[in-house]
Amino acid sequence: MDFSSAEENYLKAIYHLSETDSEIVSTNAIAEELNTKPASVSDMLKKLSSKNLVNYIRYKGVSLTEKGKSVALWIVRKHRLWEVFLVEKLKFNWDEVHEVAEQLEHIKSRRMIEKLDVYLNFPKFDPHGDPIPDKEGNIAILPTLPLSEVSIGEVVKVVSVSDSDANLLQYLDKVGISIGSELQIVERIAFDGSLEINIKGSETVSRLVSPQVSQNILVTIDNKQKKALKGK
Amino acid sequence: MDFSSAEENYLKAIYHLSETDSEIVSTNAIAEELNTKPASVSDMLKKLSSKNLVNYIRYKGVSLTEKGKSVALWIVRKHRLWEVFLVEKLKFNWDEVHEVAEQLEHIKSRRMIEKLDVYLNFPKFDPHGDPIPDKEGNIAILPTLPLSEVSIGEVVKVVSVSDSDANLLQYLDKVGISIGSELQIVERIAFDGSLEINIKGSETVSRLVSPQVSQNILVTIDNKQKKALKGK
DNA sequence: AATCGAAGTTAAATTTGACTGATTATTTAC
DNA sequence: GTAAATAATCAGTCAAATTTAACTTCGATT
Repeated sequence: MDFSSAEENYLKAIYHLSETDSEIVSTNAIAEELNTKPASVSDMLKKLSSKNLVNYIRYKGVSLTEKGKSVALWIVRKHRLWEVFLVEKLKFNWDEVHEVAEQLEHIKSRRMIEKLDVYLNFPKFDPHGDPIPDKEGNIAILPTLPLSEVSIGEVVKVVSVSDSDANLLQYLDKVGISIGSELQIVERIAFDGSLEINIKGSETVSRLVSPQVSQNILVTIDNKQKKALKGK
Repeated sequence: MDFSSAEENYLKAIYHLSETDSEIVSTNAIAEELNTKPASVSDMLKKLSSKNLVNYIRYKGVSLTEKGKSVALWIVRKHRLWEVFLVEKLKFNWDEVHEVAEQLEHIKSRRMIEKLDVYLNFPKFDPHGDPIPDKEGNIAILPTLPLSEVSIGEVVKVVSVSDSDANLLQYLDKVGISIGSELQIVERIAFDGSLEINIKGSETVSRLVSPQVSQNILVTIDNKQKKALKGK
């Protein structure tokens, strides 16, 4: 079955919101995510509900049905595979691909996406570190937390960053943070919540990053480091 | 300036029709090309005219302005570059790419298309032999004629075939005709206009092709052959 | 020059997705 | 437990692109 770009965008927005926040998503949250008005969202939710893509209770909120989730994951799969293509093959920078991928994700051709997947050699993550759902909609989830919530002294590895803010991505380029970078948290400034971190590269650099930045970087506790600690 | 997919499709249709037939295109011809109704065409022509994309005189017909032509050529450039990508990189067959390219041609990103052009190594022709307009809209035009109009005995080379009919392309695959194939016209059957041709490959094969087929294959008089004749 | 049929146009209605303004539910604060 | 604040919905419009049905215009023929 085929859906309009508008419908697909709503399903994707609901999916993203129910990932980051709670399972059940509010009308206003969707309106903000899509830069539209709550009244428009109400209209569309009625429509999606009649197509059994969402569970919608008036005034209470909305969640994806199995069917809705599988459509959303399919859009996400397409978006992220195209991002890999744009960066790896066409040599775009990672801060330039989101907008174009927003258009490409609505191209309808199952066959093309499977061929693209082969061509890209079955990537598991997009250029921002977000996992790519497989054909069946399975998605690798590793335990992560925002950099802003890591405790002092901990060593972590950058897993992913928000792909929708080009300014953030350009900033990270400039200070030398990329997917896979190892960071150590040195100090948390009480005044504004800034973090002092060491960025391990060819040489270790110390930086101060704002909460705005650290909230948008997802990290894992570094396993190698963990083992080393255990060994002691 | 940005145009809707509908506007772009109309401009492309007018462009194609004014190439194959005359400069000035009729409402009904456009309606047929786009599988829509003449009334819809009238409405759109008024709109395109107010945007200075076409010269439109009620009841008389329509032609592209310079501006309209350059938009049309840009869409054609995108369509044909994507077709090259789909065949060369993703390994689609030449009969499968038209539909998908019809969607991809509406993606908006000048930058992406120029990067795609680089990535594909500046192809001059798409998989069906149609020339790809360059950045400025210049397009290579070689003197061609439909196979159906070639005289008996002549040796010709296949330059291009219609990309919009998958059945034709599959048929050509089956009988071993591809872009660049050399054909010799043996006989024209008076009854239905069928042609008997020799297809030169690893071995030469004789075939009978219907007018439907021969009208959709564009060929050039073979140059090597011409020289050989001159030499005599 | 009157007319007939084909080609083309207008008018009115439909569909999709959005917006504005008014109204109704739900929560929160006291 | 009620009033104010917040959230969500409803009703009415709008714009784009289409369709159907009814009406013009053109031009070829008589």
